Amino acid sequence: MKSLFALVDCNNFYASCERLFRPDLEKKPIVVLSNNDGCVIARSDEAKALGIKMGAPMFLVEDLLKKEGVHIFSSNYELYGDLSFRVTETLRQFTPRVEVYSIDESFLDLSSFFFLNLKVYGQQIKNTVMQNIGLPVSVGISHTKTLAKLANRLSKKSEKAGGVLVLTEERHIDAALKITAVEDVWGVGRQYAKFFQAAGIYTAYDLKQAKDAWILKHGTVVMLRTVHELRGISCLDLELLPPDKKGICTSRSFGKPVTTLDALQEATANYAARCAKKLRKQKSCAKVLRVFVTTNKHADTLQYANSKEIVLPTASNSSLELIKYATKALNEIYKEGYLYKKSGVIATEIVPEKNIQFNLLDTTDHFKHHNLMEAIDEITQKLGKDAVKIARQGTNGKKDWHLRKAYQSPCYTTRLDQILTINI
DNA sequence: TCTGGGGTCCTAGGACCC
DNA sequence: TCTGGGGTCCTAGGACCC
Repeated sequence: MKSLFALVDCNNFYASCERLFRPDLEKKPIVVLSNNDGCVIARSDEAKALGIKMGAPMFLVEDLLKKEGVHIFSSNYELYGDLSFRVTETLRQFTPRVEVYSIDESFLDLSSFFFLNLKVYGQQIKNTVMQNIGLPVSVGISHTKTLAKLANRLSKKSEKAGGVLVLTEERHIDAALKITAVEDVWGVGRQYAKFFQAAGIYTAYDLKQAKDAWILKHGTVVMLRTVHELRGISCLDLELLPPDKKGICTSRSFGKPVTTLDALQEATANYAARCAKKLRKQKSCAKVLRVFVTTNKHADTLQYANSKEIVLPTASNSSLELIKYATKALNEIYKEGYLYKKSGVIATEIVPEKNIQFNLLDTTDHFKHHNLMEAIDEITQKLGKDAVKIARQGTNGKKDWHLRKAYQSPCYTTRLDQILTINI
């Protein structure tokens, strides 16, 4: 039986999420900015039509945005994460085999659905998500993930497809490959695209024709898989359960340059607490922490970047422990006299919570920590993530290191006060 | 004179993704 | 003034071992 995948992708996801609660912005240009309002990371169709590029730095396009009356939003991941979850739950009605690939994309395994009219099924998926959640999606269906991606991309471009494209027949697949530039193939990035073009490979169809030995000579097994997938040979299976992360990183650029150790400590403590929370979520602990700081590479100021790794006596996911060791590491690399732009905490050597090797010389009461963290997680789950904090994380007052979010929308779906506001 | 041929582990760096 | 933040996997090269 030939494999069959659907890729369901939310159109202009972040922009669509913002528009969902602002019906007055229908047909209006919208952009969503990255953390710190640094650059554009999502655009509505109308904003794309104005020539605003993905990743454009805000300071370069701000004038254009204002002149054109574009509606600007700082990113609101709490809102997007919640809507993403709702979309995924809706998709599970169509098959139990769903891989949540990213915040706005899911792969569905339709291998046992070959008897269905796939075009109709795809349209049902699209219509149901619109009806239940109010977000527009596109659906691409084909024999491999790479081809489903390609079908999805073309479904948005073709009037006739109307957001649903099925590529199961060889001649349709080849026609699609011929109108897809090689750099638009999933798995072909900038470097490979440049190399392929120099070798006379311009389209996905050209890449499909390349010889295996040639691909291996100039690329890796990863690229060979991509080429096989273009030929309809499925090499990438569905991942139903996300594998536990091997490294967990929390880092941010600061809203304003930070100079004092105190402010850096507060920021770093928050990132360490975030890492601890992510670890607890996947029921694992980290043995090693790395803390890094850096000044602003783009600024014409004195530069400094450094990092320090600390091995914990016992692998941990306690916010208290991670904050303690992160602070220790930070103190060792902090130097006075610099304008710091960013810091971060990376947790590695991650092991399941269940099989921690206890260290006889370690006097920390891990059982107590575990219970405390459970209590904190329960409270923050109910009352919001700022309801309880470790003292080192600081209070909620405006701090230099806090992200800049000049255009933030409310957390419409996850904050009690917001939900009440809507109902009144 | 001649300087093997497997392994493993680790790290840095590069490629890709959203 | 001002350019995001999180990941994954693979490869090459060095150290070390027998």
